[in-house]
Amino acid sequence: MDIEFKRLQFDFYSHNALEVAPLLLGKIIHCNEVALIITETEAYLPTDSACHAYNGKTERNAPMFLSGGFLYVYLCYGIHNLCNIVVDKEGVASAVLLRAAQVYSGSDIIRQRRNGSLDLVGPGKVGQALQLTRADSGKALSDEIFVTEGFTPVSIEKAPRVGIDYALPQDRDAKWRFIAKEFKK
DNA sequence: AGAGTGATGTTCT
DNA sequence: GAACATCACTCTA
Repeated sequence: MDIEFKRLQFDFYSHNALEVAPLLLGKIIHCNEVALIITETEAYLPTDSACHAYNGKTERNAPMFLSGGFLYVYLCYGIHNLCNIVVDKEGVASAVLLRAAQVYSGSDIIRQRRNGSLDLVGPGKVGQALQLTRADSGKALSDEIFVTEGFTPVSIEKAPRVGIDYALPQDRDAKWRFIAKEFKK
């Protein structure tokens, strides 16, 4: 458990969301005293009617237009803080949503934040475990919040994204959700 | 175990 | 004023 993982460089995030989203599986996000293994991600692209930035820049989605390696956090359904990592080049409104994770360290703290539960399948739960809020949106990854190498997925499943019925059919059906079920030792 | 639903508040029309 | 990249709980079986 005392393995030292190398921190990802900004270059890692500078590519298309469809490339970066699967690569984030098995990586470890360190934030607010806890560390989580990323197990499920979704890609959002500028040409994608499910993307918050599809209709142009607003105050909320402005971080998505930044260069890769920034955070985009927003409030969903009035309750949940959903955490995205901005990817691709500056001006390309693109991000990867963290949809599920496993606890790597800090389980006691996560239990406190999550009312005893360590289940982190669902983006609202991930945001709660990381204790990220809208106030963190637009921040760059830093010494406080960062992602390191981690584990290699045994396999990666693709599936349509969740909760985007409002999108055009071709975007709604695109398999831009990436899931890792187990990792190599 | 599956379906239904209230909570909760910002954002954009 | 409607919609929203959800969750946890209840109810019915």
